[in-house]
Amino acid sequence: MNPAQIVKEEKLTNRCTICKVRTYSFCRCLDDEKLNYFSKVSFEKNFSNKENIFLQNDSSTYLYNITEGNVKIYQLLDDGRIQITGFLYPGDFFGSYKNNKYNYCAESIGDLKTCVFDQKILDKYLDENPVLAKELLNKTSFELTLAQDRLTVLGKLNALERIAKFLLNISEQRKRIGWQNNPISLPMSRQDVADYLGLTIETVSREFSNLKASNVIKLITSKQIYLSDINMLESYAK
Amino acid sequence: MNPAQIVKEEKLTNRCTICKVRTYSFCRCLDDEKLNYFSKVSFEKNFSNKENIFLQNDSSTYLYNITEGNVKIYQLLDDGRIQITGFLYPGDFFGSYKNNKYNYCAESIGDLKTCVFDQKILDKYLDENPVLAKELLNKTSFELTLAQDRLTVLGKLNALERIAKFLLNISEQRKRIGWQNNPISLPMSRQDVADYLGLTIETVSREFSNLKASNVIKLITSKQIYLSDINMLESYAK
DNA sequence: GAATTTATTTGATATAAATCAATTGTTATT
DNA sequence: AATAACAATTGATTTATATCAAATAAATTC
Repeated sequence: MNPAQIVKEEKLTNRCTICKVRTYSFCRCLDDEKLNYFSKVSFEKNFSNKENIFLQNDSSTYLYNITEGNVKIYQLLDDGRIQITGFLYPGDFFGSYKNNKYNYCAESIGDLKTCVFDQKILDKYLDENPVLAKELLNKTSFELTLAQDRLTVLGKLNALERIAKFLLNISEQRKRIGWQNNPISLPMSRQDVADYLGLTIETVSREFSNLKASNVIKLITSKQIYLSDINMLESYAK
Repeated sequence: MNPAQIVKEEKLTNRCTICKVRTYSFCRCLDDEKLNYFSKVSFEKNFSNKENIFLQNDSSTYLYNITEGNVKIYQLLDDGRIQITGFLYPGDFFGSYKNNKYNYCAESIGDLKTCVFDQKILDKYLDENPVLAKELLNKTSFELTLAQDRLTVLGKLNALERIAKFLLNISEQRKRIGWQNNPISLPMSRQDVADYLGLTIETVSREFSNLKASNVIKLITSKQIYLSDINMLESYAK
């Protein structure tokens, strides 16, 4: 190894080089050199279980990228009703890339590691790196299609159909980021599932019990679920 | 006026120069010269009432921008259930900017004029014009926040609250593009409203009647609605 | 490891909205 | 203008899911 190589390798040693979500995060479109710069305009921030990352209507400053753990994003109504609009996974980003207000609250589920970007810096960086702007656009468009699919779930599916779709979605999401897709583990509580699916905790629990009784799923623990009959689940989920 | 000016003006005469939605379309970020080029890589396409623009799962080739009229986008379940995921207005775009499959069906409401972009050309153009990529990102992010808000509507609001929010949203949308925001006109049918709000036509009709009876709204015609008591509507809508 | 707290499941009942059914109002056609 | 076709409203009844209530199960603390 010659001295030039050593210098170069030193320069490119940063937390991105060992980042586990690099292959499916929006930053994947950047080469080593650009990523090295990018790592310096962002910083790491970690959270423990159930910490508020930000609240709805807080003035927004940051965009967060999940490197480890899960996040739930939700909206609150003035009377305390809650709607969880998303469960986020490693490689997902959240917050706002525009100086404005956050449109939802964000809370960690379990231990969480994030990469944080200041909007202003990010915005400036996008001007010089259209490939990154396109990647963000890609990911945002994909999020939009997921949200549209969920609109159909909340608008038209009954309780059984919602649960079936939910379980399959989790399985797919895990597959997407290279995790075991059966059995699946649900990082969130039953109440969270209910608040995500527009149901009550009792209805969610009952539907799990029904699926268990008809041997479509098997509850290893209440949060570890084996999908015994995926075909049946798919027929329920439409 | 010298000859050079005349030539330049000739060159820059295209349908964009007389476009009515230019100030709030994603192309607003382009200067005259770039817009002139942009007008040449897109084409106009018009539709009459209730025409299918494309169907869900069609392989996607185009991105559409509305210059006049309205569009409804919706998802179909295999048993015929329908969920309208959006009513679109002049300046909104729909379709897909990525070569993939459309995630929803799109249908014209009334006479419709659109500007159509081939994805491949658009995609290439984005590489050279980060400002356009950013503008698309902006608009897509905004659409995502609207979809999230609608998730809360479908997941947590009751029928009265949904209708109230719907009426206010229409009013806001009209304001956003410089139209009269009271009274409002609903371009879509009651059935469409129902399919948008996850309700039945009967429930929608009943809630309109209730709001009318309590003097919160006034039905000029069944599709022309005067919002008599906006404060009350806002208190219903949360 | 027993005691306490919290989460989940199960049961009984109530209710908002769906469904079924008929009527009225509006728009289009001859 | 009368008729037909379609859209919207109103009424009666049913039903899926919420609510209220209690019992297990799991996790946490002492």
